[in-house]
Amino acid sequence: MGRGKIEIKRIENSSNRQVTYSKRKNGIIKKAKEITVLCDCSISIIIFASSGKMNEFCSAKNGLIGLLDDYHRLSGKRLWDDKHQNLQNEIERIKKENESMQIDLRHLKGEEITSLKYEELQVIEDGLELGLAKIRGQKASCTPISMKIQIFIKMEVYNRQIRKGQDAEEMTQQLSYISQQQDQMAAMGINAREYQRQVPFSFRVQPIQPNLHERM
Amino acid sequence: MGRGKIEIKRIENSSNRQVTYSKRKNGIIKKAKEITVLCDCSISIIIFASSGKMNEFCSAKNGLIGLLDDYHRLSGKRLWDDKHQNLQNEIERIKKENESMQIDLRHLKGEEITSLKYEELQVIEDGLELGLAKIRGQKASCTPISMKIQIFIKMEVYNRQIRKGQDAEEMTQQLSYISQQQDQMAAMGINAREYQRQVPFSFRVQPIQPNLHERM
DNA sequence: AACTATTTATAAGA
DNA sequence: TTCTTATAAATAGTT
Repeated sequence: MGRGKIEIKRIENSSNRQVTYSKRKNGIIKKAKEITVLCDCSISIIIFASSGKMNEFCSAKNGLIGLLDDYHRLSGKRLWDDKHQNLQNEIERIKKENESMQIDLRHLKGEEITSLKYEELQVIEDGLELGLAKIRGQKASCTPISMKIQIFIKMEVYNRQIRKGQDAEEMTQQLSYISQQQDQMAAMGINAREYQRQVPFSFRVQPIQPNLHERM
Repeated sequence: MGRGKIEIKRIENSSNRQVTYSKRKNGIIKKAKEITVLCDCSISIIIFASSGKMNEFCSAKNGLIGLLDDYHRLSGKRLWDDKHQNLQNEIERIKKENESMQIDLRHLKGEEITSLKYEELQVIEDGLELGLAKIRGQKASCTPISMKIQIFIKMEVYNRQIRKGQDAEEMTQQLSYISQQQDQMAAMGINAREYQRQVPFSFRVQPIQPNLHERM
């Protein structure tokens, strides 16, 4: 009914779909009101648009709850009890999942391990070592570029001072100062990717330069 | 729509009312099916005729129960009683707990860490190291008593052989054999506490004896 | 949100 | 009930 016949299949154009939804929804609810009056019946309509928005129409004097009570009686289905049972089951399921994760977490933290066998401890240890390796790898790739440069500088300073025969203790103090600066940068949480986004390419310092790693 | 226009008021003729009910009910359900397909929405219709007969239509994949769950969430109305509400809340709470544990576990396993900052990685690394230390400590205390004895024997053998000037390579082979035996015992999962429970006190071998650790 | 050419639903009759 | 059909109502495409 309209300017042209349409096929009953999903309307691809989003705004068309939205308009049609609104028109037809109103149409259906109008029909619902009419049948209620004409035929002395009660009706409940609940519609959810794909957007998630909901509309409802309920003619029953006692509202949706009363209507559902009737549904309950007449359909023989036990929406209520089934629902209750479903929730109970879900809680049971999630709680088990929860418990086992809880235990895994505690074990990884080294807690509640006194009753574990050597074999089980070994499995946990292997897991921890693997995780540690991954975390350290990520930490490395997350190191700000400037920190990488500093590492090269540190090595260069070290090499040159060695050549000059500088006193070892004095040199250690210098390196300790550089270390502190690295820690501060790390604490700022700057990672390499963010750093690159912030700095225009032409100004980026290339960390690897022949004269900086000649002794590596 | 029909041969003549009708007023929207109760149809007094009972059989007319019945016929109209049937026609219009089918009409509404047809429209409901159409809007579902056209507009990608879900809809539930429940009708009670004055005769008490009920008809329902529900397009939702998860049936009336699922649709009513959504209704519950979106309308804010409490169709279910407090008991259901409590269960619902509990599920919500546990699910959140679950999710955060899931994330922690993944992080400890070194998964999904690309978006983490250096600082956060450091926290995880510290946790892993602590866990690892504890696990290793437990592993040590979990070593079967007989293995502890073997360690003493191993050292004793080593010391005596050194004194005798035994060939180093030959000695290494002997120690390697002892190591293999230790691994096998570990694989059996025997831990110290169980071992002690199984063996009557009077037969327990005291692992620390003056002559075995004189050179430690 | 209104308009209107068409399609669709349906009231009455058979 | 079901079919038919004249007509009311809904609505698709357009403005």
